[in-house]
Amino acid sequence: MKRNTWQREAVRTELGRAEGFVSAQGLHSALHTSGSPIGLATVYRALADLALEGDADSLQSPDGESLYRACSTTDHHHHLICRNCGLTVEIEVDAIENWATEEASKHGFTEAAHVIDIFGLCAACTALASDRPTP
Amino acid sequence: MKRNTWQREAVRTELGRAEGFVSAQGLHSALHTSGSPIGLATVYRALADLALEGDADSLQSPDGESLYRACSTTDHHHHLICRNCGLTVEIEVDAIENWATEEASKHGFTEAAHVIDIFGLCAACTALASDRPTP
DNA sequence: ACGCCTATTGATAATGATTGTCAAAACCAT
DNA sequence: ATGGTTTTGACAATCATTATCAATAGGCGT
Repeated sequence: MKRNTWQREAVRTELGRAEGFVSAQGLHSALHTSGSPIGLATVYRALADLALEGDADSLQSPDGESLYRACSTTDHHHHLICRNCGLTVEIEVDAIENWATEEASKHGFTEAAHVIDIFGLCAACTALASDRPTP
Repeated sequence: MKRNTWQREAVRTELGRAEGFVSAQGLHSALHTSGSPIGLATVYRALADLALEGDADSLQSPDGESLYRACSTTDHHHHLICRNCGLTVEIEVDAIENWATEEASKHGFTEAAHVIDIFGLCAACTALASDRPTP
């Protein structure tokens, strides 16, 4: 049976408060900063559960970190993520969904799960980046 | 200056011999099995270099492992990967490329790097999977 | 409200992939 | 062959994540 604990709620709340995607570690330290003495392992478990239940999105950053984000809808969608500040824009394009499924079945594949995410620099971070000297 | 060593060649060769994507660790043990006393760190370095030069593709499995594959062309393309046997089909669709770039710039993003890969079960593995009892 | 049973927590150890370190070895131009 | 520098490789270090397991706390039946 699934029990209701304040830890689970804390993770859910903090995830909702976050702007974009957060790592488990990041969320844990954010909670600690807020005064929660929640354990790291618990954060990992809570996030895994949320992702399982469809209450959270999860994806992998190019560095191999797992990132999570509160998910309002169970709908399938993808993301445009700023690799500098973490700003996230949800994008939802049926054409792409269909393309992925078709491409898979065209080759006899089933249970296709596509990984479609775009990492980049958002407008603000692009402006900042142009300040750095060209090496 | 970049030097030519038999280790570098061994990695390149073994990568070409592999059917689909391989992990650095897997490639290392494959080489060891073949009698090569190559070091693990060297394999990582060689793979990173190959990916840098465009001679190898790299992507992340859903488990967070980095996978590599020999890449014949420098062209940008994506993959359809069987999550069971590792069979890989290269797919190349300009429409998707454009979509990704447009979607990014539409939101003011620059330096967009998209991650578009489809994991699934190939025809053969789908057949095998249907043998398992329905839980 | 109380107590019991069990799911959950959390500190820590374990894991597993990847990267850093640095002396020794190998490469290449001379 | 020699010198100078790159590359190697054994091992330690790191980092995120998972497993362990005793202690805790949730919630159902009473």
